Amino acid sequence: MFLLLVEDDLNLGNALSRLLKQHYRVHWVRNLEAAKNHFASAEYDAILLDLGLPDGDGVEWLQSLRTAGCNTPVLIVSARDALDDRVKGLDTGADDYLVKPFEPEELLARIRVLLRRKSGRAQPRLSAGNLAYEAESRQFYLDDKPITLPPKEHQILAVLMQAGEKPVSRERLMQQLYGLGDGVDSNTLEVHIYGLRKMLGKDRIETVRGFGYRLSGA
Amino acid sequence: MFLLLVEDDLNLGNALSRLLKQHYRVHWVRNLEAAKNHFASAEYDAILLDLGLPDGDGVEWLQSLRTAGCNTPVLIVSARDALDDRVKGLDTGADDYLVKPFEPEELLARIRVLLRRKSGRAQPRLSAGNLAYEAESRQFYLDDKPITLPPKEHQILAVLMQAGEKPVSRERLMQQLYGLGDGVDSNTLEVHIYGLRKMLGKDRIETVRGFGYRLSGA
DNA sequence: AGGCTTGCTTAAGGTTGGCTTAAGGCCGCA
DNA sequence: TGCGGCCTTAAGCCAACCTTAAGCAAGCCT
Repeated sequence: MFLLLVEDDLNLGNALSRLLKQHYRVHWVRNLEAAKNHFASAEYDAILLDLGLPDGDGVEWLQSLRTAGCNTPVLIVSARDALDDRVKGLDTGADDYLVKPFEPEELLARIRVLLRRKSGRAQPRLSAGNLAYEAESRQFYLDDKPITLPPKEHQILAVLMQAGEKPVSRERLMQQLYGLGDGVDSNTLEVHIYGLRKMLGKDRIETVRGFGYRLSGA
Repeated sequence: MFLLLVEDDLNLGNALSRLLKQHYRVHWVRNLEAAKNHFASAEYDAILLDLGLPDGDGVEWLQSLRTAGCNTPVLIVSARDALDDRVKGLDTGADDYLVKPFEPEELLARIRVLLRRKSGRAQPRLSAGNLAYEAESRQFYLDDKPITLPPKEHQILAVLMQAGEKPVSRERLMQQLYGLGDGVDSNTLEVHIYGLRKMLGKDRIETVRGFGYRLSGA
């Protein structure tokens, strides 16, 4: 984890820098100019931004970052405690706003919140060979191209992908399609599987005779 | 946007509820029990959580939510101002911690931060192709020309834009329009969609059969 | 091998989800 | 009180989707 600390006050900067270094890698800069340079040349996981800087306003920089599409988490740390300042800072794109003086522990906790988001946000994306599934967006990809499937086939494939390489029983699949309601006595499942195979390629779904089906990774 | 407000104090709850309703759809509940029920039956975009509740501790509920893998943004709003409480709240999984009493404007700003992040860093201005939406002014633009939509269509389109390219389920949309009230058995949604398409162009809203709708970027 | 079972492949209805209209009711506003 | 938006209901229609059914291929037994 790598933080950029932008703080012009020598004492506070020193203290913060030392505090943060117990937990993260930190670059400390004392003006906007330096902040911009550092930011351009490294990838930070979060930025701690003071507002009253010698060579410009931190909020304006933040503004430009956001406009440029950068969404690195930013925590504003400022002595400006007016409501207006806080609201403006947050609305400009800051993720948090901490008013000086603050307790070190709280700063650390709030940094943890920002970093947690960043890492925990990874979209759960299942994949098997040239196939992938993004649960969040309900989207399948085949060779990285999004594909759409009819509802039933969609359900079936989702279950299979969830199971990874493990075989899934017919019952399980039927249940997925029709709920617990007594088993429909028909070959629908097979027909859907056929449809899937036609879409994905013949060998992506193996049949496990007498049991069910499984996805083959290769 | 849909918020769950968990606050047992009658006066404060009322005031907050009114405040928030100027900007979002809000459910206000007064204890954990009700919170759990509501949470199970609806999809909220964020939760405002008081800690001192009559039937248990809000932090514990938060804990269990996070353990269960839910990552709905949570803003703790509490009278407990001890450092320990704040750190514990944040470390348990809260995204922000606001100490009572607070300024309404700040609460709103912090809520905006949470919601902004949720939608993959939705700027104040969302856009998709020739379509744009300015959340602040509740204004849509088509080819950069401001357009006005009837209330229901406005809501639908707003939800779709928040979701970006992801499909949104019918249920989610119906909920947006009518709240939890048991499913209205009708085709209103489809009629509204039809209206939208007539306004925006036929292909801007794709239907995901058996599921819902999604905005198409191109 | 021969018979038996399980699963594959097709094409033809049947069903349903969603689209499109038009008409009626509600509400706010002049 | 009438007018104009807007929302809902209802009905007909189309296409996508699901199921059925029947014949065929491939495993699996004795």
